Amino acid sequence: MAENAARHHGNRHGRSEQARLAVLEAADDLLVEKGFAGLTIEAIAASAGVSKQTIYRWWSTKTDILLDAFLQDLAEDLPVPDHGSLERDLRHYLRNLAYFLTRTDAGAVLRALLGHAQHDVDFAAVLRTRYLDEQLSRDKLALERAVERGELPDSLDIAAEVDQLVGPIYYRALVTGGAVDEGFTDALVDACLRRVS
Amino acid sequence: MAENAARHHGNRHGRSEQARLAVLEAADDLLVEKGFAGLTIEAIAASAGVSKQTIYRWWSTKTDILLDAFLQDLAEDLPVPDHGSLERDLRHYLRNLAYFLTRTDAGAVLRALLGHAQHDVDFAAVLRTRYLDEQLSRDKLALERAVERGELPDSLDIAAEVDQLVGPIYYRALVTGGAVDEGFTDALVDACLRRVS
Amino acid sequence: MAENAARHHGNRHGRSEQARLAVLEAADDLLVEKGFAGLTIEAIAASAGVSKQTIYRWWSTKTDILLDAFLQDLAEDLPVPDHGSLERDLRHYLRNLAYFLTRTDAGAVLRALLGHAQHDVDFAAVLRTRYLDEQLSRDKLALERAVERGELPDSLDIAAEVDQLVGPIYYRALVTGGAVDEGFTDALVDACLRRVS
Amino acid sequence: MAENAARHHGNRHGRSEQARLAVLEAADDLLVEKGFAGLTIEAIAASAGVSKQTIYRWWSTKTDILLDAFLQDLAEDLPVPDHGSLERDLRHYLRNLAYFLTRTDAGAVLRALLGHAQHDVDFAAVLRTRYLDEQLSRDKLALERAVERGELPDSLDIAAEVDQLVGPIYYRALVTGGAVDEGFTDALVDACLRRVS
DNA sequence: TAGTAAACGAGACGGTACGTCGCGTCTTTCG
DNA sequence: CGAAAGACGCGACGTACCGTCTCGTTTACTA
Repeated sequence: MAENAARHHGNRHGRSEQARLAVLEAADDLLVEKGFAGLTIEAIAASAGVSKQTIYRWWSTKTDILLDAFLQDLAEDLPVPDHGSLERDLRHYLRNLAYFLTRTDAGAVLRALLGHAQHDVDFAAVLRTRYLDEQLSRDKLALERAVERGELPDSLDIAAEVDQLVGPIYYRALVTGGAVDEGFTDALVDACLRRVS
Repeated sequence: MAENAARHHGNRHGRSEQARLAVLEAADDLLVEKGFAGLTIEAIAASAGVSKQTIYRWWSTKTDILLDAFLQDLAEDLPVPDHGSLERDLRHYLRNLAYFLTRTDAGAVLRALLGHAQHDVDFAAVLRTRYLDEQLSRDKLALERAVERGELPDSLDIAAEVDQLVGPIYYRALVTGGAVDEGFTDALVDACLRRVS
Repeated sequence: MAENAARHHGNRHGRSEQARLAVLEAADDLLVEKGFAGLTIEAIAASAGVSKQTIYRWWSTKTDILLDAFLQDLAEDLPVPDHGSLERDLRHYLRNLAYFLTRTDAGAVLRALLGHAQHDVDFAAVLRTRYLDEQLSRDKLALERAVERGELPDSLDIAAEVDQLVGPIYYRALVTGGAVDEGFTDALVDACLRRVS
Repeated sequence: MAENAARHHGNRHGRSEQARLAVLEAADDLLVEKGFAGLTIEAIAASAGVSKQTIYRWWSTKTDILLDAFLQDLAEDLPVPDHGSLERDLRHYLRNLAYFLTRTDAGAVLRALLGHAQHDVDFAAVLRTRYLDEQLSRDKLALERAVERGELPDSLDIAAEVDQLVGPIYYRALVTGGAVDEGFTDALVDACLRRVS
């Protein structure tokens, strides 16, 4: 089947899934291989075996492609654990987040996208809509569950707490480049628990 | 005599200070006017009344220029207040930092540079050497003074504390785009004081 | 239909004839206007309303363009008259040649190309292949016809005769800059006839 | 003396002969090594160990330098033999001229200069004044002597005869690139003698 | 069982900016 | 005061990608 499937050359109704996936994969590969600055739409097209026009038909910028590629890769997400214990949930979640941000390929792509968002406000908005908002919800989840369970008071400013939990992690990942180990994330959890209890 | 020196067109010993300053100023202006992506070396040269070759003689990339321009602008620095009181020092310092990062032109340039550092590890290293390290020292200063005064124990992990103090500020500025008001920074100080005392 | 075809912006099968002609015409015009040294590919592109890349796609140097332009202009050629009389043929042909070389725009382009060939052996070879060889055939034609008619012996060294006929004309045009009038060309014909008869 | 003379760095009284010769020699060498197009004033300065300004103080263009270099090399000139016999004089002279033009380094430089003169009328005038006029006198010499001796009539159009004698040689050297051997130059002499006698 | 229309590959096009090279000018310092 | 050194403004070079535009081809739905 795959053998004689040969090339796809158009379809009256709807786009070629084959082309779409080839582009996303090529974008990912080339980002790793050449870096963000060395990533060109022309190269993506060539490497994906796709014409430039096909890319421009469906995406408008290279960061648009990268965002799609990133979200595609994000199938294996950041599951928010639910141990019924705020401490264990947070500890587990922050460790995962730190690992994701600093150690995985997808994390590298996210850092690149956040970097680009610093000098493109339109893209910053898109990134928020398509990824960050959802991620923020996940960040809050452990605390929200604790409130529901009555473990924490309704009056808690969850947003502020989340910023103090994850902020230092992003700071090290994006700014100082310092290590983000379990000692560090556990300390963040400890500090949080002392604040809220 | 110095007055009618007119234009400087090169001499045997060293570069033209006039050209240097014109480039840095033009880079600053154009970054604000056109944004990072719209900032070209060609435009900087034209706007500074300087030839491209003169730029390439002294800088290698546009971020190189921007970093110089940023450091030049940083004369009016972030003075670290010394009230003799840890609380007042921190409260003051964080407010200044937040204002600098989110409200000033220099802060915008810094965010752009941090953004670029996300996809250029070489530049990230340069940025650290030429700016961030020094900034980190400033960040630590208030706590270090408190230790010297005996207000805080020697055993304090100052680096970790600093990350928890400034991390959330950078996080909001670089990632969520959320407001960084005095209520937020004061809460960070409160949390810090509770941790260390 | 052909009327409203409007602008051509590239297509799958080959180059834009419109762009090709615009380049050749612009090259011709600019050579006359600015001279050889003042002729730049950038100016040709601008004047032809064509991008530089389009020029570089099809030509490698400005002399390459000029040679094409010259050959294009050469539609109205140097017809070799055939009066059935060697004397009348030669007299007519040499007058035409002298006029062409010293008085016409195309002649000026040819002198420029010959000039460039003096310090570019590769181009000299190209010039021979694409123009001079054919021109040499034309130069020989009148004598060859006379041989065919039996007017001249088979043993005649036509190449040597041609060099003595046209050589002095090129010499004056290219080296001394002296006038090449009819008295001069007629004298060349007379001398030739005396030699061969 | 030569030992401790070291470098010359300015002179209160007139220009440096050392610099002048170094420039001319470097120009010659580089023309051979890199060709006319690859010959730059910057390279000449570097290769001669001379500053650009020194070159510009004394010459205006690179062809100006080359012309000086050419005339300097022309010490060993084209002596016009005087055997007391027109035939022997001409035969000898044309052979020398052909050899000079097509086989010597100085001939190559002359061809380059003639090439440049095709697209620079100002330089063409300079070349005539500083070299060609003198050369034309030499070309005429053998015939003039024959007239003086009474061997040829006063009424002879010497200029026209010279063009027919040397024209074909320049034509082959500059245009067709054909060989210019003794058979060819001797034939030219034969034809001339038949015309004038 | 054609026709037909969307999506495709290919790739030429007008552009913009790149980073480099050489030009000719200028200034400073040395001898 | 000539010469070395070398920075400067300038302009063209040739290249890389940009995003747009045909132009045939492939394919799956529709008539």
